[in-house]
Amino acid sequence: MVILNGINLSRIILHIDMDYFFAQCEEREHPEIKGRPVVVCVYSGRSEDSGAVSTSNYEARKFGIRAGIPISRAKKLAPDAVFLPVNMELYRSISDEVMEILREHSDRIEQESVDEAYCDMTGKVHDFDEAKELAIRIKQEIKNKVGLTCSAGIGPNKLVAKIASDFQKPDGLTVVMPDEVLQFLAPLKITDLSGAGKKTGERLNELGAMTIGELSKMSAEDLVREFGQAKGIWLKQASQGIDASPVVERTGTGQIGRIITLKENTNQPGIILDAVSELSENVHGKLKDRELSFRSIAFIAISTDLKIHTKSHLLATPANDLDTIRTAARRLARAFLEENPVMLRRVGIRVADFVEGKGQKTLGEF
DNA sequence: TCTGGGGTCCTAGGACCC
DNA sequence: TCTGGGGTCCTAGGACCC
Repeated sequence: MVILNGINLSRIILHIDMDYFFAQCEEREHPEIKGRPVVVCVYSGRSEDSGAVSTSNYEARKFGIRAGIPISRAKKLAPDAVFLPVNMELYRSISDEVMEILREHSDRIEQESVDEAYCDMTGKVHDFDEAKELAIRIKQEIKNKVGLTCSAGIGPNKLVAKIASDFQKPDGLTVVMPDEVLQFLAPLKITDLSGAGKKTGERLNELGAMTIGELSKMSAEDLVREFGQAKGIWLKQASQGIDASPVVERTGTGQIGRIITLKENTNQPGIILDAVSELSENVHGKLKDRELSFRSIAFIAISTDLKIHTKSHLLATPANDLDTIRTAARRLARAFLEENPVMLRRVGIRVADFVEGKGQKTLGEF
């Protein structure tokens, strides 16, 4: 075992990524739809088919139906597909079944989202061959007990394991040994790095780097100048497959929010404030479930050009009661509307900066 | 042709304090 | 009239992820 500055450099990390998760959950619940194109949708409620595709199964992807496209377009591409609304409760409970299995076979797991997790296997296996055997058993156990397939990636850190799990899908398994990392990454697109998205990819392409291998030849100085300290250094290291971040069990959530699409674009304070009051009740409900108090609250406005605006406020003392949320949110919304003469498409509110427990009522602030 | 909803993390500028 | 440098907190916005 090689340890540097308290970081174990010879780790074995497994990344598990459930295949087309929401749609696969629906297939499990409704076996009769298996084999047909399945499209899980977020309906905005604006008109019958307004909204976007959340997840589609592989049969639907053959028609060009991918996450993010409008539902109306998906219906034109495959009118006979099965269209279902998102059922988050179902996916969360199935997710819990999967995570329990992962936890049994790992030193530690880090659940990254409802359908993904990193597992630190360093203490469970001696080498990458044993890790591969264990990953095969875990995949089989998930298939037997939960009834779902997943794709797995094994590497010396989270960054490599994540890319590996994406390498072969669905139902894939990819192992990248430490001495294979550089040649594995070199030909891949820069946006295959989780953390380098569309904008970063475009800027790097303009600077002449199309692949991760080409990115790795750029100097850290140039990258820092272009992207700032944290991101510049990260890009340089990521391109070389370097990632010391540990697998850490995630505790709690950092923010709770709710955002909706308005029935019609509007700048009418009455309509927007009514929506804000409803959102406040919803967020208050989520907050109560988790027994949290917050200090920071924000009004979120998405204008018709899809630009995201925020107006936020920090309470002097933490709170969690509906009155405080609603009063603060409505005040922020009113102030935003006075300052910004824009038409809004969607509105939301978000609370953050949590402290455990009940907090105090702080209506006196307003 | 039309674009959902839930999050995380980082940056930059101004206020304020010592 | 001129007045340094550093740190922290707060707010707004941007990029990214599933």
